[in-house]
Amino acid sequence: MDMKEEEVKTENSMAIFSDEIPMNNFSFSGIFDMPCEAAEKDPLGGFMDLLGIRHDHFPPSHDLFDLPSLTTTTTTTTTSSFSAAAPTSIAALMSSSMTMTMTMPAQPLPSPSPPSSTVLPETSEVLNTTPTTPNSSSISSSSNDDQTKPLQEEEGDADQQDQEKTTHKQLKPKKKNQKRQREPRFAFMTKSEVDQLDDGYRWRKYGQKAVKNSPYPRSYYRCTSAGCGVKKRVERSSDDPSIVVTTYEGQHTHPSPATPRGSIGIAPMESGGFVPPAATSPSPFVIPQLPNYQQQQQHSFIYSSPPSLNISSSTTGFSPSSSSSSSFPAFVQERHNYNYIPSSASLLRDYGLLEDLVSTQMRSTEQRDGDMID
DNA sequence: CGGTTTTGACCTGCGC
DNA sequence: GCGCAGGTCAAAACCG
Repeated sequence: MDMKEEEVKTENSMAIFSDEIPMNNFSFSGIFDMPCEAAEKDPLGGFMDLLGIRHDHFPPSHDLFDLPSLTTTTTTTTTSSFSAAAPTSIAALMSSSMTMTMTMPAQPLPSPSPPSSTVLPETSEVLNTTPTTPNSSSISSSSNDDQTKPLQEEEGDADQQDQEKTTHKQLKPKKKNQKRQREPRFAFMTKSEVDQLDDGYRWRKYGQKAVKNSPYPRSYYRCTSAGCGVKKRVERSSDDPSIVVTTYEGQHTHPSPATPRGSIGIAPMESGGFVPPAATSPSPFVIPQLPNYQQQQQHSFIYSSPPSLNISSSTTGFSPSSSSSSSFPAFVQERHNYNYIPSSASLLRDYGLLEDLVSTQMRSTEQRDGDMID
């Protein structure tokens, strides 16, 4: 269906910012992949969706930066290089979610990334090259997967041949020209002894692959909840085996089955977001599926976001023991020691997926903005 | 027995 | 076109 393809072309874009915020012993940066539409119309909105922040929990993005009621436990000096409102909003969001005061430069610093307004179309094309979602129709169908379903149904003939080629396996019909719409992504690094972090959701492992240039395999998980197509990938850093890189993709269409105290509850959002499972949550800020850590885990986060957004931050005196006004700090503070990762860039060399997602921004000079998500 | 993990095969995209 | 690497499928094995 051509229409579908066009939808993919026009509706997708990625917004990425790379942000490393060293905070005493806490490093945080990551990657987000967000729908173009959301990014353009309401960058923060999309971003918030991604983060699982409900719009109705928060003022419009352009107002965010002026949020006066943020609980400030730390003073953060932020040097930001970005353009347009989106980064600003995101920066505000970040500072807000981390309950830090962010000082923004009056003049945006020269950004290695083009302004978001010009980047978005590019990234949109790039994303358009992503493969078709290979979700099996036999399994759950997320909202995004629905997009590909009709296509799969229509291509019976051609795919029958493919299926016949396979022996007993019922391989899923796929349309060659159909580009897969990639779900919003959220990647972060954790310093942990265990690969599987408890983030409140239930995951089923559906695959494991060896990663090039890494002795550690990458595991693929899918949310076990029916109708939820959220996936996550977990791999261990080859450079530092103690670091686990977790990448979430998609949005939950359900509340967290288990929202233990301190864990992050995530619920579906329309554009790649995760929201608190219960409306009773007083806090609008929820970092998507950040794990409910277990003992002996030490974490550092690579926290990313939209491509056109490039924010570098430095923080002093950050104390993870912040207030309940922010889920993220709450999450951060949860009975864990966070090791500062001296240089995220140095850690981003051979992380396979992580490298795809993060390193380009971290390296900042390369112009693989579009590639990094793909 | 139902759910999860393992694992080899298969598919797809991309670079050469 | 080919090979590689990433991603997914699904049967079998495993586990509580």
